[in-house]
Amino acid sequence: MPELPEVETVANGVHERVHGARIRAVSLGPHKEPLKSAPAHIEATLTGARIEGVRRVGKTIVMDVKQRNGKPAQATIHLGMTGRLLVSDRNVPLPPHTHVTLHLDDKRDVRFVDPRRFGRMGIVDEGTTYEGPGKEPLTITADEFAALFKGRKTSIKAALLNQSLLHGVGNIYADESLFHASIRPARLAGTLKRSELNALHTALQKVLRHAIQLGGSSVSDYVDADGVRGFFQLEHRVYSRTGEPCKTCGKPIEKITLGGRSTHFCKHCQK
DNA sequence: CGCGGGCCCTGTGAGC
DNA sequence: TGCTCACAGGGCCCGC
Repeated sequence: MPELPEVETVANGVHERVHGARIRAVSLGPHKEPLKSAPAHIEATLTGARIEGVRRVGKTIVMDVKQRNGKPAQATIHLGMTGRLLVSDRNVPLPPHTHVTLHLDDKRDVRFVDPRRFGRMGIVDEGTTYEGPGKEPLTITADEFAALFKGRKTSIKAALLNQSLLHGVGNIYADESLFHASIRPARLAGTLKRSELNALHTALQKVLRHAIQLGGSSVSDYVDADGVRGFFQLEHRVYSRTGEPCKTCGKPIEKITLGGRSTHFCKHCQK
């Protein structure tokens, strides 16, 4: 489901609701795929811990906690395609596909729900801090950004999706930022001129910030921690608009596959 | 090492 | 109306 703006929206919403709360107990569902760490380790780390904060790193939600013994620890939640992190009153029925429930000491739960089970929740190794696999798109400089793509033989679209380069960009925002930078997704990353990379750097940050302001994109059933939909899908120029007229030139938006994912662009506006 | 493709899952919606 | 099939916002793993 979620890319950087959606994960940011969820993390901020959960943070506002639960920071400072204590986790009284932890319940785990029957499936083990959604757990990145041993079930007993997740339970032992989080039971009795106080939630210090919830934030986003790349597409991952990081929950900073202070354990009963006073030691800091971190839980990570990656939402995959269909994951949700909900704060619910405990009397609200547990949704199907709930894999982890953190029972707070104030009659509320934090619930990790994921029908498709591509998401993962885990505990960060003791003594280390989660940094994510790549660079942060919102704060990377133009110089650092350009350096990422030097010598790359893959398409710029695939490179944008490579989380070990930039973390947080997914299919929607890769397509949208390439449109705003007027660059065709199939162009080889290593062949882009510095002026084009500068335009892409600017477009990417602008698109991501705008999407965060609108609470992310709600395609299908995405909702934030309050069950509220985002509105950035109304701003999409190319994503999921195959055959519809380009909002700049009127020619139909094309769809191809790159990096194994559907890729939308305007042949006329993007060079 | 870098890159592309297959695969992991369930739900939804288009098309028949 | 009801069924089947393709496809979905991600990323790991494997082989080349």
